[in-house]
Amino acid sequence: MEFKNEKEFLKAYNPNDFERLSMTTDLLILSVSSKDTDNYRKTDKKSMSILLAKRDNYPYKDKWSLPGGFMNPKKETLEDCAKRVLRDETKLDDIYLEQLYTFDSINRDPRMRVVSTAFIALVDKNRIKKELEENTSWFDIVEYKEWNNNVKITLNNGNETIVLKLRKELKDKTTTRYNYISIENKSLSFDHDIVILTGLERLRNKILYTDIIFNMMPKYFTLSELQQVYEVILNKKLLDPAFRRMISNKVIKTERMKTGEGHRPSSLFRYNNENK
Amino acid sequence: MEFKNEKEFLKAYNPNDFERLSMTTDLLILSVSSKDTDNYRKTDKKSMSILLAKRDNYPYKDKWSLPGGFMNPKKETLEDCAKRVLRDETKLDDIYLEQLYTFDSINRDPRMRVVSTAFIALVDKNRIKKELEENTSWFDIVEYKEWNNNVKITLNNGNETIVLKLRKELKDKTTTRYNYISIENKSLSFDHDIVILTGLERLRNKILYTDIIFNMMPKYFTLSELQQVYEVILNKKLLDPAFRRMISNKVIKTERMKTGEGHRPSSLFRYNNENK
DNA sequence: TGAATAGTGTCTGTGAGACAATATTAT
DNA sequence: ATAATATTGTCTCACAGACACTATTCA
Repeated sequence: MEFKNEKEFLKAYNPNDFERLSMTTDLLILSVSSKDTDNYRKTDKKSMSILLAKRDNYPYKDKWSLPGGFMNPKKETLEDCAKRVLRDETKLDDIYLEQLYTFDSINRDPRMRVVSTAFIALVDKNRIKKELEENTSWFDIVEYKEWNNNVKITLNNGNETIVLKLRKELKDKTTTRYNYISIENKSLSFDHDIVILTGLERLRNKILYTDIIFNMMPKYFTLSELQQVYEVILNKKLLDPAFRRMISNKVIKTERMKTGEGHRPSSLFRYNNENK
Repeated sequence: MEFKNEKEFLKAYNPNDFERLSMTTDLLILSVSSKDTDNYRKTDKKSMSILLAKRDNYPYKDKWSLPGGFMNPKKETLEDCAKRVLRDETKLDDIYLEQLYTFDSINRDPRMRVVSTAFIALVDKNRIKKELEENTSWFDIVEYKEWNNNVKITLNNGNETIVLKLRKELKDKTTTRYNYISIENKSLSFDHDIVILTGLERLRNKILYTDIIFNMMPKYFTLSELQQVYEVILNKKLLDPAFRRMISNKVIKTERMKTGEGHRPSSLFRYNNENK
């Protein structure tokens, strides 16, 4: 069939002639939490935390999952959709959001073909004043172990423990891209274990060459606090002087001090967003 | 409505209850081309090239576009679909392929809502023996200029010239992520100017910390050739000694020489894929 | 022989890793 | 006074930028 022009073509065009599908977004909402230590002098122990929601519907009813939802193709972009989910979960609007990856293995959803674009959101947990939604909970990464190309991630929300085991397979010799294979995952829905690992690795890379970390920090923070967040993300200790040199251009010292910690007080800093 | 278990739920589930859409993949197929100089002694001038296809259907009939196609939701993943397109275009199967980004602004396709996941493919052009498909052509990047946050890209295939102008708007202060806004684009379909810019910037970043560039090289190459490819991607000159130090672990010297160039011959090298 | 590229030597400054020393608070 | 963290000083080594020099081919 031939058409005279684009207008004619579009008039005759019927979208339902083609096979179609649904899209969702999944949100990896990351923050950092502190756990008090018994010794009043010791600093709190920090860990990464992930916001999970318990599914109240099939499929995967009563399992934990990343917050997410179907995109409305008429009205929403994927990012709009992600923002909507984020607003529902956190009541906040100005949260760092980044497209992570589009996951689309054919049977990832038992209902039908669903392609999901995952987003990373970084929050300062303390900004979330109100109670979380029902069936929603922060899980701390209490263990993150990597050996050869195996990864074990243990999550805990105070009540429940979720253990994820994955294997990384190098995709090609010229980069460090991996296929992630789920080895053990009893508690998380869909392919969300893979989304989590993909996101954590992205974050770990990005804090080395961006200021992305400040999206997870409060306005005022001590350098030790900042260093701890770096350490928790990178999953390794950093040397103090090297760390301070590294961030010296990214932060501005303020007059404020943090006192009452049982040891020498520290200056409070804030992000210098005019750096480079 | 309540269900006893997941099996019951799935039985009653009708995918058509929800709004659905179509997905496509677009391929940014990149390679490097050489243009002879008049002086037999001078080395060839290299430039990046992009494979474009002239659309023979509405919408955007007779305009150039990135090769791409609709994904079959029943049978294909997005990557399968991209591989299929790539095979159609190049007759090759073992080509570097990487998911770039998912583009989904609501009106990017005049027919209906179409979400497209773009892929980057890197090829050594010389491997493509046969003639290209009809209406398909390599366009060289004959000009790439960036000032403030404006970018001008000029493409040429020997016959036609395509000029793209875009503006970059910083998305947030903590990273260097941009929104790309199309300023001038008379010849390319859809949002493909934005896909191209996104891909070129990704490539430029990635050659700094991966070996991805060797996907565009033939098996044997001289260091000058390799350096020229780096320079063309980075869009700047590199110093010889620094360059040679930088790649010294990535390549292995062979016995072969490249002679007959009107000047001192050079050793041929190959990629060392066991490096790190 | 000369034009052109191939390839190496080396100086210098910057910056990361490592370790040590000093400073200051709350109990 | 002491335990704990805060903060700074400094040595060393590796390495990137810069420039200059030598080597080798072929029309």
